[in-house]
Amino acid sequence: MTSPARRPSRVAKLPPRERILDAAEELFQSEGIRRVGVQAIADKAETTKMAIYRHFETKDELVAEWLRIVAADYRAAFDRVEAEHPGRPREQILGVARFIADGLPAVSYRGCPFINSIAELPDRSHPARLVIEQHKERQTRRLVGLCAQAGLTDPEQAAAEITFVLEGAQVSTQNGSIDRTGERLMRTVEGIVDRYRPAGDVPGSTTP
Amino acid sequence: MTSPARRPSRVAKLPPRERILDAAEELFQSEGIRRVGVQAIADKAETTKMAIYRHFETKDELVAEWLRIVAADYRAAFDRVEAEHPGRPREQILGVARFIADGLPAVSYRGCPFINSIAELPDRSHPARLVIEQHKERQTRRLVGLCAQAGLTDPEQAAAEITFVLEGAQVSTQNGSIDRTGERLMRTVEGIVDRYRPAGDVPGSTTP
DNA sequence: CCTTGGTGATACCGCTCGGTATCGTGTGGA
DNA sequence: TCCACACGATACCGAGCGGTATCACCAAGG
Repeated sequence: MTSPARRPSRVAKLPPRERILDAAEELFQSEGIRRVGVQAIADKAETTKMAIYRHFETKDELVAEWLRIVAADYRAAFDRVEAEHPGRPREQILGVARFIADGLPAVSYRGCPFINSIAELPDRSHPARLVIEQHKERQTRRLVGLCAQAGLTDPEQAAAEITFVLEGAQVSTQNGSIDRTGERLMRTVEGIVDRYRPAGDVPGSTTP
Repeated sequence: MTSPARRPSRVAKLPPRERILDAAEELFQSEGIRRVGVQAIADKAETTKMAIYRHFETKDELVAEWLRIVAADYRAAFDRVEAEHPGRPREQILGVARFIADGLPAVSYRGCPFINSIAELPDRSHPARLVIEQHKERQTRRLVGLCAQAGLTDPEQAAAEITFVLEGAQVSTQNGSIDRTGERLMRTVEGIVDRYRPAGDVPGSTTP
């Protein structure tokens, strides 16, 4: 067993495994998975191919591990948004939408890592596919839960619509076909929440 | 100049250029662009690499030509839908949505060629990127026009929402996070059209 | 002290890639 | 009849790929 917090030799450097994952993150996101060779990752991480293969069985496993981290980041953001509006599912839903909307400018250059990766990995048995599908399913279930808590009629449909819109906004931002996608995304999600709100409900209050 | 309709040697075969494009279509769609080598396309087209490079300058140009054809197919389908409901923009909008919804099962295995290709081609100067971006912009403008003809309040916003949803439904179908995406997509688009319908308008009639 | 194990560096493997060169062949138009 | 030309087949090129082997190094732990 290695000590839990290793101290790097002399420079203030992260341990190799973290540097590799950071470098992979940057390169996979900006260039795509298949365009990036293991050697390029090693160079950017200031290490060698051998070091990479000491920490990850194959390149495919490294890809999967990267996506696991990205998925965990999204879940953490989801958690944070929920914690900011305790007991207010409507604000939680809009908060999630806001989180995605705010991320759109950064995404505009290369888009959503899950959407892009699934396009690059047609093989359904690829380890990264499992990560993506599990993540998407968790996110959807979580959104259904929020919609149900918000008392929306037909929470599954509402969650599906919101999911469509969140994904579509990222795609449309990436291909540049629509302007002000963030703002439009927020209006769209508000429209969906409105549409499925139980009759007589007033925006902004879930329990009187 | 070659004669406009060449007769193949003896078998009822398409001319090489068409066979190449057909083979490329199948392989790019099912495997992705970068996973498919020029040799594989030649094999499937029952020709040789040399023949491919006689008809297309580079592989990138072949990719662009393929996407030009796909874009033309989408535009033709759009035309057909419009022609089926002349003077009824609301039905035309729903017809376009229906066209996409009906295509989802076929798409479910590998998704939308434009979304996938843009994910595989981070280089913004790639010839295929131009094709994709022009196509998406044309589609969006056309949708805005339909929304305006339908008298929807804020046609740009309505068209943006519909675009989000059409793209998102394809992505969600591909990653399998949502069930019955076709049906849900139709309901969503109906909801958007409803939401932006001018006050007092009755569904199904645009001019009395 | 000396051993152990993660590290860096380099060279290498077989394979596939996009793209080119070369040569033979069959066919249609003049 | 003969020429031009698209086509098919094959071999080849340099480069990059994922992945492995080998060796020296250096810090920590007994």
